[in-house]
Amino acid sequence: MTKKDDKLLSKGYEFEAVEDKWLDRWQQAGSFSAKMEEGKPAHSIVIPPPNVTGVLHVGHALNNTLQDILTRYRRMCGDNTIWVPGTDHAGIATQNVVERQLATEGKTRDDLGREAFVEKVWEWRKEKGGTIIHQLKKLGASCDWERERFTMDEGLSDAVKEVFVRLYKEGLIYKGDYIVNWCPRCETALADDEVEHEDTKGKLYHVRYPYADGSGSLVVATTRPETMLGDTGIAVHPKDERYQHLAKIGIKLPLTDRILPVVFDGHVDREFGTGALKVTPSHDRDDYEIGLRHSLPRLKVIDEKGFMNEAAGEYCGLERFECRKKIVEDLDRLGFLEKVEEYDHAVGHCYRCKTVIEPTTSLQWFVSVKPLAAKAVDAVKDGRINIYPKTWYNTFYSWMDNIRDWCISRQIWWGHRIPAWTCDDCGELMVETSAPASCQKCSSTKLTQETDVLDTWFSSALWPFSTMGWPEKTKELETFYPTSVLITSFDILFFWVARMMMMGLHIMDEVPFKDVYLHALVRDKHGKKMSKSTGNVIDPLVVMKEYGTDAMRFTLTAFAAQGREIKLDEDRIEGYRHFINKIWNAARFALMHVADCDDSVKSVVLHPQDLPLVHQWILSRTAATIKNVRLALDEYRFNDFASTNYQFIWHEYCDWYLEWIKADLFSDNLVAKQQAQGTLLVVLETILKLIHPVTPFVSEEIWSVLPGERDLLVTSPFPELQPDWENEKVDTEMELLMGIITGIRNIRSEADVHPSMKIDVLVLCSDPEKIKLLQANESAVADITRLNSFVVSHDAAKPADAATYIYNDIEIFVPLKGLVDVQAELVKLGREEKKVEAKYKQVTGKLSNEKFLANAPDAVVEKVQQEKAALDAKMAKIVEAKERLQKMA
RNA sequence: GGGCGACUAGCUCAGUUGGGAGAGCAUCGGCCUUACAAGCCGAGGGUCACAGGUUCAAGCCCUGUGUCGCCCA
Repeated sequence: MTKKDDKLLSKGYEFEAVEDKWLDRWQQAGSFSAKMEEGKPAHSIVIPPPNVTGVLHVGHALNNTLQDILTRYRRMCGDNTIWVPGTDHAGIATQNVVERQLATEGKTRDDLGREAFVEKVWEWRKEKGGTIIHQLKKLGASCDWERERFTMDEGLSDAVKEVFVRLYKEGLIYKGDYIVNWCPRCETALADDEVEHEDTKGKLYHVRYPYADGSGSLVVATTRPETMLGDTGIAVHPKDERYQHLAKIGIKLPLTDRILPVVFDGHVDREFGTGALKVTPSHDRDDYEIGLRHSLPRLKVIDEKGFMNEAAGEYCGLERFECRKKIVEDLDRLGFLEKVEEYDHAVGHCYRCKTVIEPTTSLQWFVSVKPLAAKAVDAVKDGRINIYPKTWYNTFYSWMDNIRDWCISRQIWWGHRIPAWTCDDCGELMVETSAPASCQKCSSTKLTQETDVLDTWFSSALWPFSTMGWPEKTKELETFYPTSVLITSFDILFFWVARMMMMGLHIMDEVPFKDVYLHALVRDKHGKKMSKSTGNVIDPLVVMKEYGTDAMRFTLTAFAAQGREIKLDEDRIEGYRHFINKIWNAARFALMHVADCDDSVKSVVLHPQDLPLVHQWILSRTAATIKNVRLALDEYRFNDFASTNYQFIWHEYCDWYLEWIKADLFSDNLVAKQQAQGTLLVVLETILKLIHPVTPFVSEEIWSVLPGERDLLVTSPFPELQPDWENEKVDTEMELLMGIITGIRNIRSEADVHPSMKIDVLVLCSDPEKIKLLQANESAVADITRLNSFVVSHDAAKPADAATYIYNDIEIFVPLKGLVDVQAELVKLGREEKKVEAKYKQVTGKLSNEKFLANAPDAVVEKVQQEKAALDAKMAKIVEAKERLQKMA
């Protein structure tokens, strides 16, 4: 034994020893480095950058496994392949982390000041920010790690400034005082899609507002009574006859001296409550719009931290929910509270910290997205961008049609500071990529930079080209932009995917990616969302340690059917670990027989027609598998890719082929032996290549111990289509032989014949072709089923005391003196007869239907006719067998 | 309230222009047969949610109903 194949002596696959070794070797060999060779197709992917604060969860594991599969596949196909890794600076999340850390020292960010705080964040990122990148490497992700990017890198920051300035100068970025979503805990504005709406059991308070002249009153309903302090009007429907007379009177706001004007607005729902709506333009988005239409004043009563401000009068200083209680008490005490109802409604929460969002008016920066969105919609509509699975098209369009301007300024310190300066003297606003030396209007040198930073998603939106070196004109951009495909989870379709489309199309004048593949969220085995509080989180790092990385990758891939959520069960991971082990053992078996072979044995597959049937068959099945695997990957059907491999490797290669060729491998017949060795080796090599994209470690390990000089599997060519290997006739012939073998095994099992006991088999068949086939493969069949004798005949006498099995028009007899359980046989036949009868009824029904004969395609009619003939033959055998058994009974 | 999706074997699911109801796991029975007991062999199991319709033919296309889930307002 050479040192080489010692490794395969272990009885089971021990991934612990294998995985780190290959990660190192691939890295050393530069296997993942992007190549940019002339004349080759390009395949490029940019990673959805995980938060720099993140740790690998099972969603990342899925997302990156899928990207890795495509990248490894295209790399093996010989494309110029790049997979750009990196992280995003996650403005709010990262700032929160560092602030929490400061809090343990009893400090706040204000104690440090902006510069020192930002310095602190960079320190944190240096120490802790590499965690998830390290974890991605463990997963086997074949990113070009030397090209790792970070959204706060110098180059990417330049891109951000460049784009910001350009959009500003084009009038697509503006600054203005509008209503925004405000998180009182993070103390920053958020974009619309950063608000999560949760159904909440709340209360609907019906409050009586008196008419200003004391002539009556009306009732308004609100879920947020504390905002009444900011009411500046009452809105009713223009055609609502109940309130027409109020226009000249006005309404008195309870708890205050304020008189509210009544405005008439078509958007008011006459059916809801009393049809009268309190209007709080500064703390409600819809009210803000009404206020605009009717020039109502804006009155902010809640401050940045969520406390009532001076405008709230005696309620000033109360936290907003405390204030709500107090207001309700006071309203009740003074007789203004009409009634309180239980009420379910959606309440917005901060997607980072889950605090209830306070809509509020604020001076912020916005991107005017309508013109950008139109470009993105066009690109999707005319097919420059394809979305998989296509069920997302509708959602995409409807979101894009209703899109509102994007609030991009954040009142935090960690992020890209907005490149805008205001002149202290004349107030001129200047937006430039670098600080102007003096005011462009009054030449003053007293300039102050904007303190806000940009939404993290603003920099993420540039990711597909900023990572490739833009605004420089780089070879990477030329080779790899637009990228080939974006793979991400559907929940950031709008946060990120849509914005990349807008920015790519506007800035680069070209789509950022040709395909978008949206995968599902990974849930627990009951379909529940994984969460720490529920305690149902599956940690991929733990799974990888327990079952091996390949097993986890294969499981996730096998579950990744388009348009379905993924319910992950650890039992299934264990199941696929068995599959990995199966491959290992198949290879171990093969190696026992081919370890000493040299490359020339493989040449037998060049002329498959000269090989014995079983080799032709496995080559034909291999060809089919190559075709289906390639097709599945080309169409992002990852689950089909996995199951095609699984089915072929386990149930064709292992179950049938390896068992079948054992005799040849142990044979003294050198020709037969070499044919087996050569085919065995070729097919094993093909399997390793086919499976490599999903199970890189075990495949590379096995590959390395196969005989002959060989390069790394990771950069070996992917199997090409093999039309010469395809052979339908051979497939059919093997199907027949396998059917006969299954029949014999069935008899053994039903009659409780011990596996070591050799039996005699007689096969009766009237088709000379089939007889020839059976006779030609007599020894293989006899070997596999452990026979004493195997007789194939068209006219032999049927043995009296025999167990039978009917395979289509073929009868199998196993004479078993005294061992045949006649009653059991009859039951079995009865069952079979019922099935055949049912089928027969269907088939004859069709054939006696004139319309069917007239309308169905000829091929279908013919098929049904053949079916009928086969059923006839089978039925005849069954009836015969029953009669024979009944005589015995 | 609007939109989307799911409903197929005990469980999880596949089913790509309509023509055979399938897989994995689980279950039952038998086996340490010279790669693998993390294995091998055999077997049982379905009114394709329900009701209509189109068609020679429907798990698949159309309409409606029900249950569950997600998104948006």
